Amino acid sequence: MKTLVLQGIDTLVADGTLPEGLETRAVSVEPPRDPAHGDMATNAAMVLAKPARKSPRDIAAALAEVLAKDPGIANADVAGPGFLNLRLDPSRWFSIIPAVIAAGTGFGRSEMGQGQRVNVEFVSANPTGPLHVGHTRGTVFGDTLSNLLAFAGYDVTREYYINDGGAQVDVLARSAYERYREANGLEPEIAEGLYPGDYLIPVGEALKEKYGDSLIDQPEDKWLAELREFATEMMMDLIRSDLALLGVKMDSFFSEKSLYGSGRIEEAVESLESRGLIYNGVLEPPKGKKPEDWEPRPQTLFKSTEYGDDVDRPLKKSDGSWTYFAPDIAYHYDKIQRDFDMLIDVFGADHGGYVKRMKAAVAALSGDKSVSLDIKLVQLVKLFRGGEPFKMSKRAGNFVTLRDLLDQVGPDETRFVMLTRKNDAPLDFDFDKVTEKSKENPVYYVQYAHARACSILSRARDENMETSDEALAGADLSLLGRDAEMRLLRKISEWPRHVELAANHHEPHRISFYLYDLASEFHALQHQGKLEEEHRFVRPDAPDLTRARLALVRASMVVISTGLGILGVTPMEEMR
RNA sequence: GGUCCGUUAGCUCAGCUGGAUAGAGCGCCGCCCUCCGAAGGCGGAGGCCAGAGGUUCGAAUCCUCUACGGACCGCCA
Repeated sequence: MKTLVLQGIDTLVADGTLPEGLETRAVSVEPPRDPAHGDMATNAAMVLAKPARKSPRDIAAALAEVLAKDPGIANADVAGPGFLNLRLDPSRWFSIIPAVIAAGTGFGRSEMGQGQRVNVEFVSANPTGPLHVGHTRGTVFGDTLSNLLAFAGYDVTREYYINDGGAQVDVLARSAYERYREANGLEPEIAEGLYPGDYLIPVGEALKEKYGDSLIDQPEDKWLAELREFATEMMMDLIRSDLALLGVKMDSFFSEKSLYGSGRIEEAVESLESRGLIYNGVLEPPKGKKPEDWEPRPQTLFKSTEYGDDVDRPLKKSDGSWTYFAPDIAYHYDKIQRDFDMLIDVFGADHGGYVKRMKAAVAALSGDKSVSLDIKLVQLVKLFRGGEPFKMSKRAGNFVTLRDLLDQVGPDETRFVMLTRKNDAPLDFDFDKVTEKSKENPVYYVQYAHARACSILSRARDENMETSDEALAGADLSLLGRDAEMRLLRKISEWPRHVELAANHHEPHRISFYLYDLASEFHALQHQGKLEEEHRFVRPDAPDLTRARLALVRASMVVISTGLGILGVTPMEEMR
């Protein structure tokens, strides 16, 4: 459609109506908000008016004349300050239905990504226990974004960064050791600061199986390293199975620990050093507050301010060991070297202060390749139960694991609801509302539309009508044309556009909102059949009309099911 | 002191890389089932898009400042 408009502009340039060399990038061709304005509208005349030194309405009129000659365009009207409203020939609209049916769940797939390699890092929870609700949103977001990008033609790798290098893994090992003692009939001493969770009991038992009682009363240095590894392995198995419950499968797990002692961190830091971005210095104390124990200490610093950060960031602690930032730099350096074109990190909003420095590091390390890094911050989920805030605390032991959540809510509802907000807006998650089966609950609303469509097709089969895709694709669609039908058709045709917008912005929630709108048009159309019998989809007395309507139903169903597929939600065929 | 995010209907939120009269759900007021699934549909009331400047033919959208809310700001990951 846009190319048609651009061609029209070229024609006008050729015949001298418009000067040459105009910038047409700002020209947009979009469906107008108000359908009364036509099927498509372009701002071309207004954008071009100034450089062409002509009045927008004159340009629009000339363009209208050219475009009206195209057989696909029924008419072109100039409106308002210079909008050009185009009404398409109905046949052009109808042609989308057989296209959808033929493409099936491939409809809307885009080549936008051109096979570019994208690494999406998400979850990356510490390997010290099961996933809890706090991890859910980022997990769903990352996985859905990955689905979306794959659908838009990117080559996607889902990656989990295992934080198995830090002090929290020592804590894990010590906690596991107590459970190991417990398995050997001793009283565990879960000291303050250790992980008290029951999920470590099986780890203790597995340790007994492996080591018997040989580690009892041994000093820590005899077992710490081994238990770190052992317990981390078991925790990652646990996490993998938690992810599977949500339908998430990572392509790759990257161990932080593997960076230590391999020279990889040093290599990354040297790369920065060779660009003159490393120095030894003393940071200013943070302003506005007065830390009591502040004293200036020299540290190894990364000049992230050269890339837009506010202050330079330390790579080494004052005792000479690495800060957490150093291995993270090495990790991203590794991703760059693995030849990704685009990196996406999904973090919790509390990591906001981390964004600039990481972008600075990636910008510095990627050099000429200029690998892009997008960091998506996912805001908190506030839990509610029956409208009341639901507080949880690790201390009281009442924090909700992902597994607990899925016992009560189910993966489909969880995934959909987690995507009903922009990632950077907080989300209210009410245990009771998400399982409610009503219009208030978008999951059911969309599912219901799909189930209804299934039901209509099966109803048609009861009337001995053919509902195969082949039969429907051959329907005489010119029998359609009612307002509600055209609205639904228009919505269906918007699907590929929404896919590209969502993929471009890295905003999977747009898919949920689109599906809600689509379902809404479908319900509205369906309802007309309730009011007037002649508007029913299935009309045994009018087989050709029925076939055309069923084709529309089928196309709606295909798009809903495709969209739900991207969200990782199973479309339901019935909802009893 | 600084950074990031947010501020749109009574409430919870969408709003397309600037477009025409700013949308949806809930709540409120009405209406619609002798069933193609009411788990639904239709209508009504309800807006200074936080405020002030700026850019533009045109701003909820872009820029600057201000106010308010949240997150973060050296050795914890």
